[in-house]
Amino acid sequence: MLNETAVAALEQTGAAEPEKRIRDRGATERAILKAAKNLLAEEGFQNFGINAVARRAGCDKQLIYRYYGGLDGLVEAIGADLGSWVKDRIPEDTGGMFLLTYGDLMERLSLLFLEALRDDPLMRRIVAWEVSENTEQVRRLSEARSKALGLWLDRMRGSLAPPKGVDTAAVNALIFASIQHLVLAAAAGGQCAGLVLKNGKDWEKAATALKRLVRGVYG
Amino acid sequence: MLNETAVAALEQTGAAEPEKRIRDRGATERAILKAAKNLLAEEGFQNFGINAVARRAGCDKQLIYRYYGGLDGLVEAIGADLGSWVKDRIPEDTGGMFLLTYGDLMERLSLLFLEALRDDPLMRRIVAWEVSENTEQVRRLSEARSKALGLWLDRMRGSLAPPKGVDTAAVNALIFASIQHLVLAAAAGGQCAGLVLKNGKDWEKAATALKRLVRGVYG
DNA sequence: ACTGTTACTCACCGATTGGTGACAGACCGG
DNA sequence: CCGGTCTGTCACCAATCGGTGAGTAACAGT
Repeated sequence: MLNETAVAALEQTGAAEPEKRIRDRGATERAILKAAKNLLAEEGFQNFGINAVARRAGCDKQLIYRYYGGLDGLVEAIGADLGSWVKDRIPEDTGGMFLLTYGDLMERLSLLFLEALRDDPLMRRIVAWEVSENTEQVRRLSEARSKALGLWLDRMRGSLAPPKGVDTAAVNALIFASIQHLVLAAAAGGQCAGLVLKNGKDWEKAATALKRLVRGVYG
Repeated sequence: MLNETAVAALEQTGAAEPEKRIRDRGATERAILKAAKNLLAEEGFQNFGINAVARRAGCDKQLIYRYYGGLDGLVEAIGADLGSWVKDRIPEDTGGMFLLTYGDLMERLSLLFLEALRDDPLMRRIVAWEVSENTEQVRRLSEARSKALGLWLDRMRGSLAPPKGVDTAAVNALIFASIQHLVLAAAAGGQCAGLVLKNGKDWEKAATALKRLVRGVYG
């Protein structure tokens, strides 16, 4: 039997061996990072661990320790990689829109953020992780996300002056909080505070309500 | 040495033995439920398991299987116990307030809900659990919470007619979503979307913004 | 006082977790 | 060709997890 395995290894037919791990550190590092991101996006942070990542990446967990210094470093790498979120989420037709007032801007940003978060499972998991735990890992990841989001907002916002007499920081925090919780609750259970959110029609109603909310404070 | 322990047991001085477990099924059941609730409220759902609950309750985990049928039954018992949330959270001065419009009502409800959620760690953990997982346990708990919240809203709401032309279900879902996420994020990291939420002054600003948001849609 | 039921504890199981040290093979510079 | 470094694999560790079966001590009924 020892002979058989040796012969198989020498042959490298690849039929039984789906992917022969070649000797390429860069590729392995990328595979690990990709596996971690996918695992986090699909399974959530509950079963996110060294063993699970290594299993999905198809390599030994020892390599995660060697290349990323353990789970913490890997999470940090995910956070650093989160910067790519910004350039993927900038629509091209910003010039074609006429954002005359702060209300126009916030309405557009809210809807864009809603849509962006709705089809980005990784980002959703990170947000859910943020409100569930307070470890060093999460703190780093949260910081990276906040930074990426801030950068995104900067890119989207023109040079519109915010209205006076309104605590825009607090109001906007509430608006974005509502969007995040809505999307998270919908992704988890298909509804939020009794409001069913499954098909496109449900989401249209939510978007209309969101517009109304934004227009209510920002004219 | 065997003599020593025997003597100690007979003496029941209680100095070395903090709490001698007496033979009382009802008390034990209550101790388990209380331990589970406290554990969930303090530690979160991450380290919530049979062993941890039994450890905190100071009894053997076997009793949890016997009395509650495992963790699932225990979680269900927590959910059933959640009904007590309603009667604890109904202010006594409802008669003293004059809620003339739907806007008055929603403003008051929003602020009450914000305050209630802010000093109820167990409820916070459950909400965080809801948006993080989708197991049967969480689903049951979520249903119980939703029911309790609905009952609370019914008790608080008079017979005010909602305004026409507004999707109150969607708008209210957004409002409550914003409150929940704000409180959760604050409890986890002390801030929400860049808005620091630590001392009372911060929360006053948030409450003002919330009022403005509600008044914006409901006049 | 004997008996059976109830309340409770203990010891063990297999599986999985995070983590580490030792080893095998490919590659490269000398 | 040889020795060292780099990449990857494997075996093992203690700890913890959920779960179960067997055993013990206190009580109640007769």
